Amino acid sequence: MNIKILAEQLNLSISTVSRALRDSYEISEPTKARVRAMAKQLNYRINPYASSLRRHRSKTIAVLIPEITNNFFSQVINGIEYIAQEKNYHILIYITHEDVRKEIEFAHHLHNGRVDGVLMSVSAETNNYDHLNELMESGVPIVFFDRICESIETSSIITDDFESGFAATEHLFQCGCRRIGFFGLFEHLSISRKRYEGYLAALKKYGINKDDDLIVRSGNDIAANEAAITKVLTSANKPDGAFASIEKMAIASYNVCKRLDIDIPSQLKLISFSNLEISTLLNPSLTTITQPAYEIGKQAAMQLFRYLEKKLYMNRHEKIVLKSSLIPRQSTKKTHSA
Amino acid sequence: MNIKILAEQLNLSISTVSRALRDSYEISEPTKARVRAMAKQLNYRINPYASSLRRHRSKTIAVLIPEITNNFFSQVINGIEYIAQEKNYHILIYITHEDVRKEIEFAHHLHNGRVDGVLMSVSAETNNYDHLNELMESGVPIVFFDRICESIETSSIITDDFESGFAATEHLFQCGCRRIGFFGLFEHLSISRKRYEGYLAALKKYGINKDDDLIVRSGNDIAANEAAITKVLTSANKPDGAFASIEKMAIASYNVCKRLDIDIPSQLKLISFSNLEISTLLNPSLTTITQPAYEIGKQAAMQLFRYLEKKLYMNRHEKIVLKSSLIPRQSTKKTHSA
DNA sequence: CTGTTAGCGCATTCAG
DNA sequence: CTGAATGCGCTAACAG
Repeated sequence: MNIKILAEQLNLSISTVSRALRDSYEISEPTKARVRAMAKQLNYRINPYASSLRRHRSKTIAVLIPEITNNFFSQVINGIEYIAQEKNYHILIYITHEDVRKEIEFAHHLHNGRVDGVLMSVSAETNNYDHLNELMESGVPIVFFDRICESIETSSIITDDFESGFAATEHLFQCGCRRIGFFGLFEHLSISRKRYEGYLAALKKYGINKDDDLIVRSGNDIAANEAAITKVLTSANKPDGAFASIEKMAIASYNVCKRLDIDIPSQLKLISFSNLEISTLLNPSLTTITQPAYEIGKQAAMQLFRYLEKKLYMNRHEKIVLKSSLIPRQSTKKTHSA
Repeated sequence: MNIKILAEQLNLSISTVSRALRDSYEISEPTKARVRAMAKQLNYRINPYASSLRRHRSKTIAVLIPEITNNFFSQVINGIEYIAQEKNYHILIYITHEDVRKEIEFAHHLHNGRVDGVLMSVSAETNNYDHLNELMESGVPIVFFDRICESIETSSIITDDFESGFAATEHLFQCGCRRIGFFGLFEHLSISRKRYEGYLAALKKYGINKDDDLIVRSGNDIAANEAAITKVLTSANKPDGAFASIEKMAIASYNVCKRLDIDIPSQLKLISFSNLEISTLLNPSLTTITQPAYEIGKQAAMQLFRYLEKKLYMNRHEKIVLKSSLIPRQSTKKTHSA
């Protein structure tokens, strides 16, 4: 089944049929109707590979993320999918598992025209962005979300990381904490650095000195993370509050507290970044900061389509900053920066 | 940049280069090395669309799921991705949002050769499978997982739904419950029916009569689900235990209990299907049944590749049944059917 | 072991 | 408004 057979059945030329199918203005309405009817009857579908080969565009975008079993990223995908469906685009998923080598491999692969554009959040290990620069230079637009790459000149969607880091720390202070731990990712990630800077700013505002013994940086190894947290929580100068700036560390902290029989919140106040919608529901003693993940996905996809539709040229770029919400343990929702 | 330019640079014919790139046995090692070196130097990549057009295969599979912001499905995708990466395949994601019309639209679309095979879980609304039968007949193999379609003759990966439904209900009985509610999906879904049958069998074993007033079927509307659960939990003959056979209903039950100030587990014992790894961690009063989602994804993908690699013909099919785990509120893990 | 040739199915010039 | 002809980039007979 191909366009040739369809054209023969209709006693029309291939080109006429092709134009009719793409609803070209050059074709009369009756002809279009005939073509559509016959196409339907014969169950004809345009071959996407032939079409893409000819048109040099794939109607496909790639989504590159560090992990998928994470409510934040799956909500983002949901948002992306909403826009992609609207635009009749297809979504290819690539998961790096926080492995730079995989990220590089995917980036290199995508030079081949398989996708028209890329939406991504960089892996925690990544600190050299050559592979992404090359991809951009080869004409594939990239839009970053959340874990962005500041040295690459392109659009990105982020949340108010500094402000929410500040708000989280301030919240702990207002709950009476004076020794506040920070559990986060490596500082070369922009989100980590900014949340950390917010944390530092809040400490400063309330006249608390930073104590490096209360800082834990997450690696990929969960056991190692838990060991590092355990060390902090069992030290002589242990914290009375902690800010887990990524969900992975929140879960690790929770595990450690359980093992050490430390009660949250009476012995340790914990506040964490989390998009696990039901976490506060299941355990109201957790205070969380939630990012508008679905909206982030939508905005990122919309921005990418601006590039694809040439409404925005690749040498122009925009940073879009969305607001996170702080959900205190009373479960009353409020936007911290509203 | 294309294979022609590459061939010219090498003073070789296009076909020799093409063969060298695919590591054909017909090409000498030195030539292959030269080709690879030049390809690397010139940053050449095979155009996947030209290749797919010519070879009539896309090296791409589609994953069709009802929702993605759900730990079960995202873990499944993780498993699928693991196998796909091993096989150098690409993954297109389609989310039906439990909408049959979207499912039909996707299925029709995929007749066009965009993918070599499909992995899917049917939407809750689906009760006519023509669109899937047509897709199979057009030569695209489908492997179902979890929400399978029993009337289509193809392979599928499921869990021991009857047994886990039985175990869940028995667990409630052993905890002292005598009026046990069942909160599930529509019965036309095989997983729902089997879990329900397990529930009924357990009631029978312990001489408890089924009470239709304790049965709630979930729709897509969360508010309506919560209203139905509220009605049951506030009736004169309210249950002392409940089995939520899908996570959505577990969350709804939890919400309702909170609103009604019903304590779990002292006033209502709740057991639920859930792949939210940290749910028992966050709230040890929940007993959960966890499906091996990652393994389901891997098995499903492996089975699909058996079709794609012609190790299994499409008229042959296998049902693979994996075991779920019952995690009681003590958090001691055990496989209920081990 | 390598080259020549003929399409895969479609979109788009260009010519009417 | 429609048709003929060309080629997107690659693979696979077939031929040597």
